Amino acid sequence: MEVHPRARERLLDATEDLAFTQGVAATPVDEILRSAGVAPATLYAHFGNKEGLITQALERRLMRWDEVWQSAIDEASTPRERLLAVFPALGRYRMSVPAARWCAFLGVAAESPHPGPQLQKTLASDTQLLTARLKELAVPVVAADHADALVAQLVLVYTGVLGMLLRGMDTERAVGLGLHIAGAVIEAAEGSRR
Amino acid sequence: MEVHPRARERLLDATEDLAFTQGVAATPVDEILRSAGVAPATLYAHFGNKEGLITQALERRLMRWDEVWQSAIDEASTPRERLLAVFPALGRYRMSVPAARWCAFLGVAAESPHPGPQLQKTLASDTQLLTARLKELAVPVVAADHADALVAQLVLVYTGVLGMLLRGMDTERAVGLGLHIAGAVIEAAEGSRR
DNA sequence: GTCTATATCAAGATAGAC
DNA sequence: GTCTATCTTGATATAGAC
Repeated sequence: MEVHPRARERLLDATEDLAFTQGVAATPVDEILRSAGVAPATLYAHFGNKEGLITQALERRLMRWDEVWQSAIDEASTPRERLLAVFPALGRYRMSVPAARWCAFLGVAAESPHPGPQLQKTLASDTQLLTARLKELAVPVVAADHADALVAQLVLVYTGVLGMLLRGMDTERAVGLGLHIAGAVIEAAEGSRR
Repeated sequence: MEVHPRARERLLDATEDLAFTQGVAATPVDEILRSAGVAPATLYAHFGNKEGLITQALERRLMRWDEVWQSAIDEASTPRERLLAVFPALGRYRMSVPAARWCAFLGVAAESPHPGPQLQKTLASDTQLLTARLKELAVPVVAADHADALVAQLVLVYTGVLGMLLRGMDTERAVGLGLHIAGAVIEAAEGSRR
């Protein structure tokens, strides 16, 4: 078979294409190898095993999501818009990467009852980024002692948007719904401050 | 090995215990058989294959959820309470059955990129029940032309609650958050009617 | 209908050459 | 680092007796 110098990147690309759309367990390593045009031993040389491959594909994905979200925040002009930017960012992000069926991180978490330490850490870093950044963005919008509660609510709404994708809703509509609900939630939080 | 006359029920119980907590693919048939104390051939005689077993376990589960939800609605005393009853019902339901890690239906959907017709139908019937019943309950609460939009929002919130379980939140807190957000969403919908 | 024993097969992972 | 070829395992499903 042909030799591919960028085997590593090709494997990560194929993993995003296949494992994050069909599910990890439903995607045999063979299929990833065929799609990447790479030999088995190459995969194991780079990633150790299948879980290592999945883990590093998630890590690369998280970096991209981080960038997309951050730039959406940078473009927004009010504290409220910055807090809500996570929703349009999600819409934009999903057009820029091989679309997971819903959420690559939650999807992998759902089928990994006993993740190894590395994978566990990577999965946690997704929720970590989500809550930490929302917290920063919430502080200018609501009173400090309401920020944590508001963040928890927004994380739930954001997670709900992802879940709607799994229920078959298209991205635009799910994001629009999420934005609307998040708006109502913020109103209510602002109201409770007065 | 010992003979079990209620092999069918035992298999469904074991499936709920194992497959809906660990994930379907992560739960070998052998493990279900061992847990049920039943022989392989018995399983295949009753259910045809693994997917058949999963499907029927989901169907039984949906019937129970239906009952729990309906009785929570019956206990509520105002239209608004009846509409919101889905949240406390979820909390009660999860204490009454072997707890899936988050949601048995969404969990199976997430790892089944190509479900067979029976499984597909069963998975759809979950979302179907959710939206249809919420629609009935929403009509007395908001103007008719806002009911569909409100239902979509509540389905998202409900789905978000389930997703938070997957993110590791405990049931009580997730349900409480969902109830709070749903309240805000309904306020906003009522407001837009005025 | 249920059991024991086993067939079949696919999947993850490795050996060894280049 | 990458390839070809193969090993090993573990999982789904079936055969045949009771």
